[in-house]
Amino acid sequence: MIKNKKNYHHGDLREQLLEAVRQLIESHGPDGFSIAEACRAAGVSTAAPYRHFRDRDDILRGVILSGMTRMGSAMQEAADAHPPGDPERIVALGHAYVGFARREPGVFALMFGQAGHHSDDPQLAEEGEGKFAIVRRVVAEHLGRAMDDPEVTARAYALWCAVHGHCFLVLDGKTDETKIDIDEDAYLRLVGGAFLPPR
Amino acid sequence: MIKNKKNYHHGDLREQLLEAVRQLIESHGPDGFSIAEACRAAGVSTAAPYRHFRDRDDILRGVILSGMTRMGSAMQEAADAHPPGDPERIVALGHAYVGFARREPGVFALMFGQAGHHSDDPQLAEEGEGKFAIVRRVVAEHLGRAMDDPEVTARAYALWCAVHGHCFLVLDGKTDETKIDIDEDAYLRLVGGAFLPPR
DNA sequence: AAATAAAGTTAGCGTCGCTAACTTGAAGCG
DNA sequence: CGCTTCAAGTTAGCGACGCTAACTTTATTT
Repeated sequence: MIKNKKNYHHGDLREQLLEAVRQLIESHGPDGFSIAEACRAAGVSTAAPYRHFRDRDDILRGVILSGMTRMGSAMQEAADAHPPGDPERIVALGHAYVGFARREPGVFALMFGQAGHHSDDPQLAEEGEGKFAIVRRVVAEHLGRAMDDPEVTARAYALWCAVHGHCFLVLDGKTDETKIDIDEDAYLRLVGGAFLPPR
Repeated sequence: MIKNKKNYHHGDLREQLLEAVRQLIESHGPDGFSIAEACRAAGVSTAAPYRHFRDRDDILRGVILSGMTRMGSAMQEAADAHPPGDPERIVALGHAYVGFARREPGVFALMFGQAGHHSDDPQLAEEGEGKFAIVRRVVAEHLGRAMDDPEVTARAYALWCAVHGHCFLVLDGKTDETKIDIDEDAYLRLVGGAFLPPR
């Protein structure tokens, strides 16, 4: 059952296809890829992917899911770099979030871009909840309240929105376009201070 | 030169195609439309659109542009409903922004969704700047400062991000998914108060 | 060694984006 | 008014794509 090296015919075509699609998405935009192109990159025929994925959307689902876990671990890592209660934690969390969006703009757009057919996918929904839980926990620690406190939820959500919106505006080039050119660190500290006042 | 009624062959195919595409986008998602389908809706052959648009992207550009103007006038209207300096102005502005996103989620996703090839289009860029200018003006009035004051820019940008991010999370169904179900009016007042403190 | 199942292949259907070449009909003009 | 002109449609067709069916190859199981 081990498919590590060059087992079977190809090895692990599934992962290679996902990686090929990911690269295509990053270079040609979230919808500028084709299965055929990914097949050429992986060196297989255009019918091969259907042994591993139901259809096009299923491939995208795989790319989104792997992106979610990468983003989640980046956020977790950033939070862990500072002790609980430290205001730097939220700033670091924001940097991790925006950092991922800058690093993988195509996947980021795919993850949050079009009207959510993600909601009905339990696996994606769970991964999404996990990321929000990280934010919520950091906020709860900062305020010294329970994670399910409405005040915590409201502020965590506001923080999420502020960072999330910034990511989209950055990726759309609105920050250049409108000549804003905000200092990102300053921005993250502004929103952090606005929703988590030092009490 | 008047093409009002049933002049020429079709009348105004251009507008009818844009409307057909808009409807298709709203019902099948930003990329779930095809030119062929729009042609069938408009009752013309699949080659007809190329008399009015360069290619697929040019059609989308038209849809985006009309969406931008609709959204811009909705925002302007909302702002005009309250006197300058009134804090209700920013809340109303936020409601108009989110309202458009809810009303036309497909077009909204198209306008801000994928990595910005909008930046290089001067017409789209100008329209985008115009909308941010509305926010900036309201903030400047509230703070009693000049529109190009860095403090005004920073706070207006933060407000924009907070509302913009909220829109995306709503459209992606994250608010249901994470069981947040925030009261939207309360949220808009929270961010309004956070970035525009009553001084 | 034979059977089975997984993971590839080729061939082909229908749709799509787009172009080329042709047709239609309204507008401009002597 | 008849002729020309040109914008705005048409049909026909090319190449690419998503996906399926049927076949072939290879590894595992017994």
